[in-house]
Amino acid sequence: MSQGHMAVSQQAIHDVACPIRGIIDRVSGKWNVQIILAVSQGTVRFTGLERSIEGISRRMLTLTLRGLERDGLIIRTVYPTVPPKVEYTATDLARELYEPLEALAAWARRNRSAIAAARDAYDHEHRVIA
Amino acid sequence: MSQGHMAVSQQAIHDVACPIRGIIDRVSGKWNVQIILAVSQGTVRFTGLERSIEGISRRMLTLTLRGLERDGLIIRTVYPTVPPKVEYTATDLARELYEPLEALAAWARRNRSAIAAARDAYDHEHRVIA
DNA sequence: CGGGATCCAAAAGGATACTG
DNA sequence: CAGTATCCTTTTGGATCCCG
Repeated sequence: MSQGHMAVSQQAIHDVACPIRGIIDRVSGKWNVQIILAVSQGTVRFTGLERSIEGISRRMLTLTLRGLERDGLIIRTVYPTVPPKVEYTATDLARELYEPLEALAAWARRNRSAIAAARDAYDHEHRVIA
Repeated sequence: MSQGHMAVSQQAIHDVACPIRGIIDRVSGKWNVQIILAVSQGTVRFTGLERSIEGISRRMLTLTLRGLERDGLIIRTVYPTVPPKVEYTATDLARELYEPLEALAAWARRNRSAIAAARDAYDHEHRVIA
């Protein structure tokens, strides 16, 4: 995420050579995927997201939304009313991302128990002999 | 990653309800994807990975490999020779992950310039008025 | 060769309080 | 309603040295 007034981050340089890092940055971070998925379902408001995400803090919601907006994945529309109203919409860019992410999620769902089993086995084998 | 002798991490509890977090953990982290992709190409040795990944430290290579092994994505085979020889192979689980990851990478490649443009536009608009 | 152990810097994220 | 700002904790990751 690394917000702020970044001074030509070291990563940015490496990014050119390695597009993989780019994906990871946009998909990693605790909340990015969930928000992309949520916004892809249709237009949402800030509070709506805050409620649907569960566990997310105001701060992280804001930061993550800003990051996604910056990358051109979502559009933020402010209605200058009182109280304020802000809507978030997915861009085509984000919608193209939906399928790959869903494929990933499908993999996770299919293999959840296999992974859990692998973990148990590993942890059992590498047990700290107390 | 969160190695060690975890004491029923708070995340583990949430994981049950939210499989999304599971994917993210396995895909996030600076090196996971690159290593999964690399190992999916065929059996590799530690030093081979170290050279092909570029920028990775011994420590992170080890930690990431351990994490992937624990999740049942790779198999680690130690040949008790002198000097030692250790091979890493992708499991079927990991190979099933290859396509979704490639889809993601393809998206990144297709839209790299669009994202860069979005960033430039965003940064230009939200410039700090010095 | 393939690590482990230790220490340290940076980044991510949470809690809380305040605001137009 | 939709944020900011500030502070603080946790996680990540890199550097370095050691070892069978």
